[in-house]
Amino acid sequence: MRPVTFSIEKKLPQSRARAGVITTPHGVIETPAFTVVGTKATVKGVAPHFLKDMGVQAVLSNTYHLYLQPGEDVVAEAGGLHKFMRWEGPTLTDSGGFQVFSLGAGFEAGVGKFAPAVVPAEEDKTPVFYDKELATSHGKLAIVDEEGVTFTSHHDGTLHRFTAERSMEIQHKIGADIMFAFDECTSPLAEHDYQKEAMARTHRWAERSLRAHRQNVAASQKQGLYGVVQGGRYEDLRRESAKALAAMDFDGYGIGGSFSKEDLMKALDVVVEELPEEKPRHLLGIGEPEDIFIGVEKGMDTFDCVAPTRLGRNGTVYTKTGKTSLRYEAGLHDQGPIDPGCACYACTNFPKSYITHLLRAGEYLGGMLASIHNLHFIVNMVKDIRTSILEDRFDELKKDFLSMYSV
RNA sequence: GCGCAGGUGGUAGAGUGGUCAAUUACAAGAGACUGUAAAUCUCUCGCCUUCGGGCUACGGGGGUUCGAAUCCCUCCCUGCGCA
Repeated sequence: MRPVTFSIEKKLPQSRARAGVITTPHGVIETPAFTVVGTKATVKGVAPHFLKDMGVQAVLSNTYHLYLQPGEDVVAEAGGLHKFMRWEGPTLTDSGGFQVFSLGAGFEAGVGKFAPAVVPAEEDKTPVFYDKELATSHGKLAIVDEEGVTFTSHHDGTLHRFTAERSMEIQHKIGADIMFAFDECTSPLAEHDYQKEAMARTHRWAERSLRAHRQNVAASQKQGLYGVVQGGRYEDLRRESAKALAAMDFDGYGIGGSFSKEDLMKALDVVVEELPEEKPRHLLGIGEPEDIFIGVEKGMDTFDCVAPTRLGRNGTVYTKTGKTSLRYEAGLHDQGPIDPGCACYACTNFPKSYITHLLRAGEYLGGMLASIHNLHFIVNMVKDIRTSILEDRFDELKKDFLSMYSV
């Protein structure tokens, strides 16, 4: 019996939308679901009590960040991620693949024209050929080669190396219910040639991740592993990637990479055609309400995104009519809730006036309350989507929601 | 009353003859944020503008100088000390 299994409860005939249940050693995730990002074993500014209270089902942490701080051994010593952060429900860990991108190619400049194949000597973790000058002169903290990725720590500038095997090793120690294969998240600006090269490499890393995971028998009885589809904004590569990964025996699939709004739909269409129906699909890093509707329609089961907490900390909140900033003076004179009708802790206990004051004053509680509200908003929006699928009124819900919500 | 120090943009506080509409910080205003290098970052922040520039400005007034926030005189105000 696999530690992570998926069953589909209902599929809609007019789209690929579906409702199901992912079972993990720490409980179930009823899908579609929004999993909350808790990078460093904490959902920034929101204690587990509130997560549970608002109906959060799963938390996604990050391998690279926990490896750097406090170190995977500390997490293991504490009894694993769940015990460490006092979150009893399902957890996931991203592999560090996203950091290859965010610390490497970044969103702009110089994508693909460097990242020379730097092959370190043997299985030695010391990146002998790593050229720090080269990396930093391009404003990068990560350089990719066939074997893995060399990072410059953003904490102290020290060099670190990730390979598929290393990512698995760390993720095993962290102990999340669902792990992700080590991948290279590419820039949306990367050329076809580079995307293809990176994708092929990601596939090789996927096989290696799978192998390393299976080799750790104890871990593979407790943790599931998802492969990550790449391919950038190219349909042919997306299809190829999905096909290649579908042939590998993962417990589920993540769809990675960066998308433009237009690309998202096309990419998911292609990818889902190739992925096995009976495995869960996680749309990595997405997102905004309107994107989640697209994802669900295209057959995505779970989502994650930093937006609710990051936006909240920065003073923006979701409402039924769209996003709004709480940093304006006018908000100080509004004694109603942030979003009328919202049942979250922030809205049922504090007026907009007070939360606006906190945010303007730079008080921690402001960002915490806004984060709680935003998480509640998204998590429950996806719960409503799930219910609507089960009750066969997804299209209606989507129409109602989007007619009110301005992007 | 005498002595000393000082009066600069919303605030604090640089500048001490030209490169000053004036460093910087904060406040204020606007924008961004999609697998978290983010409780962060970007822009605006005297008035007007055809965005080339124009105008009014560094307590008030007067003066020196080609040129003054910067030097001189004078007045007003503030703080400290002495009477």
